[in-house]
Amino acid sequence: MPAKRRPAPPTAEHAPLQLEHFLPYRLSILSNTISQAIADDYQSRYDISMTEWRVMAVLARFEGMSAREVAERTAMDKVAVSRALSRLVAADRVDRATHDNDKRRSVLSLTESGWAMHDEVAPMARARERDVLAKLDAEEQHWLTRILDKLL
Amino acid sequence: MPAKRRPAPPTAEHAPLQLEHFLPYRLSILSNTISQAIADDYQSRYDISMTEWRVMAVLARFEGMSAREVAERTAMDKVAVSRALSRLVAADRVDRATHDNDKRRSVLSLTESGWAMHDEVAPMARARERDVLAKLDAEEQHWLTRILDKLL
DNA sequence: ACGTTATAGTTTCATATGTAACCATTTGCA
DNA sequence: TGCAAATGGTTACATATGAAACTATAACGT
Repeated sequence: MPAKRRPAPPTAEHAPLQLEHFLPYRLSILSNTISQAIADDYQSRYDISMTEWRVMAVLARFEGMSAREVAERTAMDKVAVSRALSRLVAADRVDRATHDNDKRRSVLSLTESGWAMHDEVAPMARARERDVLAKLDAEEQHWLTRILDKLL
Repeated sequence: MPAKRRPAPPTAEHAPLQLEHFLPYRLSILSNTISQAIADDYQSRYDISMTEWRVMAVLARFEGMSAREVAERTAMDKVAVSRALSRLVAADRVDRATHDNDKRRSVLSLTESGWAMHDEVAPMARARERDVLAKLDAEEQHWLTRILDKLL
C-alpha cells in the first residue's frame, strides 16, 4: 500500500490553492450538483435538455416572446436558444410564428403539449429546490437569498 | 413598437417558474459568471482550460498523485482527467511517471514550468475570489461559508 | 499457480457547445 | 428614395464533454 499523499514541497514558497475552501470551486460543485439532480428528473421522463427546459420555463411566463428576448431572460446566447427552439418546435412543445411587423422576429409560445409537460416538470423542479432549502434553517435561507441578491 | 411582453395566460392554472427567483438557476448564473471570469484570466495568457487548471491546482498541493486521486479531488470524471493530463504532459506542465509497485498507476507532479505557471495563476484566482467576497460585508461572508458547508 | 474479478487509464463515438460567418430584414440618415 | 449599418436568427466548423467499450495490470479466492 503506497504512502498517503502528503502536501507537496514542505518548502512552501508556492502557496497552492485549496480547492475545497475556494469559493468559486465550491459554488461550481454545488450548482452543478443541484442542476444535474433536477435535469435527471426530466431528462429520463421527457427527451429534453436543461437549456430546452429553461426556454420552456420562460415561455410559460411570457407569451409571444422573440428568440432574442428568451436569450436575455435565460442568460443563454442566441445560438443556444436557436438550437433549443428548433428541437422544441420539432417536438411540438413550442409554436413558432413570425412577427407581423417585423419578419425577422419569431413569436413563440408553448403548445398544448408544451404546457402539459411544463405543468409536470415545474412542480418537480420546485420540489428539488425545496429539498435543498430544507437543509438550511430559516435564518440561513434568509441570508442566502440576500447574498445572492447582492452578488448577482 | 410591439407591445411589452406581459405574463402569459391570466387564467393562471399553470404556475410557471420564475427563473430569476429560482435558487438553482441563480446559483448556476453566479457560479458560471465567477468561474468564467477566472478562466478568462488564464486562458488568454496561457493555453489552458478550466479543467486543466483544476488538475494543476491539485497537483500543486499533493505530490505524486495518481490520475484517479486527482479525479476524486477535483470532482471530475476520470476521462476528463485523462484528457487534461495528456494535454498538460504534452505542454510540459506536468510530469507523468509510472508507479513502482503498480504499473497501472501514474505518478504525477508539476514540472518546473508547471510550477512557474501555477505561481502566476494562483494569485490571480485568489484575487478574483477576493473581488467577489468584497461585495459582501463580514457577516454575509461568514454566513455564505456556513451555508456552503451545510449544502455541500 | 490459475482463472475470475476489480482497478487505472485510454480510446472511441455520439452529442453538446461556442465562435464566427452568414442570410434576411429593418433602421437610420444623406 | 437608396444605401450603409444594425438586428434577429440560422448555419458551419471546430472543440469540448460524457458514456461505454477497451487494454493492461493487479488482487482475490480457490
